[in-house]
Amino acid sequence: MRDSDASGLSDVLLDWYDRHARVMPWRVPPEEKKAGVKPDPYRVWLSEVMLQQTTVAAVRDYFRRFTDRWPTVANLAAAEDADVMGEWAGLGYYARARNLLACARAVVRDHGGVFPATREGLLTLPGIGPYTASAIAAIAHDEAATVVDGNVERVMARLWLVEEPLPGAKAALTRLAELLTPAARPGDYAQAVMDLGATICTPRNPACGICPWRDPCRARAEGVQASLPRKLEKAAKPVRQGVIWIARREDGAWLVERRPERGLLGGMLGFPGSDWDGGGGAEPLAADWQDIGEVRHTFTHFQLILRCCVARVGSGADAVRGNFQPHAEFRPSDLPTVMRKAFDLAESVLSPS
DNA sequence: GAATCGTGGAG
DNA sequence: TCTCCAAGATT
Repeated sequence: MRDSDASGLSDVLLDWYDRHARVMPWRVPPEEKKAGVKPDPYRVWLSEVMLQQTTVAAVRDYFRRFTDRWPTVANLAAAEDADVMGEWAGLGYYARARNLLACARAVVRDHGGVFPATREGLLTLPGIGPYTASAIAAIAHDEAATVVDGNVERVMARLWLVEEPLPGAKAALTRLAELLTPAARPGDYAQAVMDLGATICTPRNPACGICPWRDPCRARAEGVQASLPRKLEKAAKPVRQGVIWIARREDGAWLVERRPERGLLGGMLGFPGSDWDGGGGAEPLAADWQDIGEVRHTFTHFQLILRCCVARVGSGADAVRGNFQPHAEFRPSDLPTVMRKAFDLAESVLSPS
C-alpha cells in the first residue's frame, strides 16, 4: 500500500463520517466541533470504558446516569465504592467499575485531576489498555493513535483479505490499521472506522452496497466478506451448580453479602450462597428454608444453575454470613443480573403482589 | 499465550 | 431456543 492509497482511503472514510456520524451522548456534535469545542477527556474515558465489549444501546443510559451523578473525574474519585458498583450493576464485567474508581482516584492523586494527554501516559492508568488509550488520545487529544477493536479487526480483515484467524491475526490487522491512520482528524477517523464496522461492515450480512470502501475492499471483490474475519473455535460452556439463600426479616430487611473484591462479580452486592461447584454449603443462618426453584444464568465461560432457597425470619435473627440491609436502603438495581434474577424469584414468593 | 470476566440483543 | 458476539483489560 502506498501513502497516497492510504490517504485516499482515509479521506473517503472521513467524508462518509461527516455525513453519517452517529449521534451519541459522549460525542461533540459536528456544529459545536466546528466552533472549536473539544471533547471532555473525562467523558471520552468514561464512555470508552463502558463500551468495552458492550453495545452502544446498553451503554447510553448508564453513561447518562454516571455523568448526571458524577459530572467530573474529581466527583467520581470522591464517590463511595458501593455507590459506583451499584450504579454499574447490570452492565457486566465489574472489574471495569473497580478499575474506573481506581483510575479516577489516580488521576486526582497523581495527575492533578487532569487525564494524561498522551497514549503512553494513559496506558499507565488502571483499566486503560491499548484500545482505550488510543481512543482517548485520538478523540480527546488529537494524537494520531490507532484504535484496534473488534470493528477495526473485522474491517481490516475484509478490506485486505486477511485469512489468518483471530486472535493470531491481531498483530497483522493492527499493522494494517496503523498504515491507514491519518495525521489529520485521527479522532474522527477512529470513530469513523468503528461506526463503519457497527453499521455497515457488520459481522453478518454486511451492507457492502452502501459501503464507502466498497471498491477497494478485497474481500468484497472475492465475495468472501461474510466469512471474515476467521476465528478459532471456542470451547463449549460447562454447566455449574450452586445454592443461594435469600432471607427476609419481618421488618423488611434483606440478608445481603458484599462479594470478594476479586473474581467473578467481584465487589458486587449479592446473597449468601454455596460454591458453584455442585456441592452443598452451609446456610447463612438457622431458619425454615423453603426451596422455591432454580435460576439459570449464562456467563462468558460457563452456565450456572442456582437453586433458590428463601426464609422469613424474626427480628432477632442472627446471621453467620452477610448482614441485614434495611428495606429503605436496599435497591434491587444494585444487584448484578444473576442476583437480580434470584431476588425477583424470591420476592415473588415472599412478597407476592 | 491462554483464561478469566457479564450482559442483552440480533438473527 | 441457541449461537454469536460488542468501542478489551488483566493476570
